[in-house]
Amino acid sequence: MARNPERSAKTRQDIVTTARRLFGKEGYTSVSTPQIADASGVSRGAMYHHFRDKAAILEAVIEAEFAHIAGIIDTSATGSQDPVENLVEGGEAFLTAMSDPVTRQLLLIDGPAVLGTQRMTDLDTCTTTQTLAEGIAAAKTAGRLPADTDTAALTSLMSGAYDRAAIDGFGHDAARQLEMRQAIRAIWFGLSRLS
Amino acid sequence: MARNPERSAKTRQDIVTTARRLFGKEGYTSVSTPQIADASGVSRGAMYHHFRDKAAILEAVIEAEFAHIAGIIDTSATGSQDPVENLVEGGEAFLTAMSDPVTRQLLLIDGPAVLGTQRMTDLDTCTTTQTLAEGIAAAKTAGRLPADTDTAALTSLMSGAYDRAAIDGFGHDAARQLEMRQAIRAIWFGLSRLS
DNA sequence: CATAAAACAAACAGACTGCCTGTTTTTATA
DNA sequence: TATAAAAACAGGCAGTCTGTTTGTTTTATG
Repeated sequence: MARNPERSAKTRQDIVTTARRLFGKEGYTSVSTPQIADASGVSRGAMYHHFRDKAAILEAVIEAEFAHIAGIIDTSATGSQDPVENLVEGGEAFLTAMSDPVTRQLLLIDGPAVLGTQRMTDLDTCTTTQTLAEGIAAAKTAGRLPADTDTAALTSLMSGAYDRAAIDGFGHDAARQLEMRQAIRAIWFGLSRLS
Repeated sequence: MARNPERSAKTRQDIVTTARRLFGKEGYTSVSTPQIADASGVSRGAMYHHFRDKAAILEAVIEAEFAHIAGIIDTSATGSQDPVENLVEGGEAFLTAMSDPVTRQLLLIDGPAVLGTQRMTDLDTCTTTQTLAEGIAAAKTAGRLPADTDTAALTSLMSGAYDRAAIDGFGHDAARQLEMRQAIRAIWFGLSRLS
C-alpha cells in the first residue's frame, strides 16, 4: 500500500551498478556483501530487502550485461547478402563486446560458475545464443551450411569456441586476437564448403 | 630429519581421493574443509599441514584428474593414417573421458572458476591441449588442414568447442550427444577442405 | 490524519577459512 | 640404544562472511 517504485528502482539500480563494477574487477567470490552495500551507500539490510541472496545480485548484473551487449551486437548488424558472412560479422561483434574485461569476467567466468550454464543460457535467450542460432539456421536454409548438422549442436559448439576466443584472445597480445579471428573465419568457411 | 614419505603420501592421497569425490558431486564451494577432513579421517590441522589452502586441494585433485584422463586418451590412440581422422578420434576419446560427471565438474566447472583458465592450461600441458595442438600441427604439415591458420589459435577454439560439447551434450539425451559429435566432425572435415 | 506496507537499518546466529599453539610420531645421529 | 630434531597431526581461536530476524523510518492511501 505504500510502494515507492522510483525510490526502490533507484536503490536497486545503485546496487546493480556498484556490484557490476566490483564483480567485474575483483570477481564474484572476492567481493563481499558488506563491500557492495558500503560502496552502494545502502545498508546490508536494504540490500537483502531487494535481493534474495548474493547470487541474485549477480543475476541482476548479468541480466543487465546481456541487455547491454545485445545492443552492441544489434547495432553492428550488417545485413549482408551472404548468411555466412553475417555469421562471421556477428561473431566479430560478439568479440568486440567482449573486449571489456568486466564483461568477460561477468559473462564468461562468474556467471557460469555461480549460476551454472543452464541458467546462463536461460538469461541469454534474446542475445548471443539466439543470434548465433538464427544465423546458423538462416545459413542452412540458404544452402551455405551443411543441412545435416544439427543447429542447436553447432550453436553450442561455436558458442563455446567464441567464449574461449574471448577468454584466451584478450589475455594475450593483439596479434593473437587476429589469429583467433582468422581461425574462426576458417571454421565458418570450411563448414560452408560442406554444403 | 624425520620425514616419513610413505605416511605423508598416504594421508595426502586419502585427502585428494576424498576431496575428488566430494568436489565432483557437490561442487567446490558447497564442500567445506571440515567436511573433507572428516570424510578423510584426518584432522583439519593435518589437512592444512599438507595443503596451503582449500584451493591447493582442488589443484591436487585436478592434477590427478588430468593424469587420469591422459591415460584414457592415450589408450584410445588410433594411429590412423589420416591426421584429421586422428583428430576426430582423439576428440571422441576426450568426450568419452568427460562422460563421467565428476570429471566434468572438476575440469570444466570448478577448475576454471577457482584456479582460472591460465592455471588450468598450465596443469593441462601434457594432456588434452597438448594432444590437440600436436594433432592440429601434424594435420597441417600433412596438408590436411589449412596452413595459414595459427595452430595455437585453432587449438584454443576447438578446445572451447569440445568443453562446451561435454558440458551441453551430457546434460541432455543421447541423441543430442550424437548430434554434437557429428557437428564436430563437420567442423574438422570442413577445415580440411580448405587446405 | 491515521494506517498499513514498503523501504531501510542494525543486530544476531551459524558456519567457514586460515592460522596458531601444542602434542605425538618417526627417523637420523651420537 | 638413547636422544634430538623435524615431520605429522590435533584442537582451538580470531576474523569474516552469509542469510535471517527484529526493529525503525518513510511514504502512499483510505
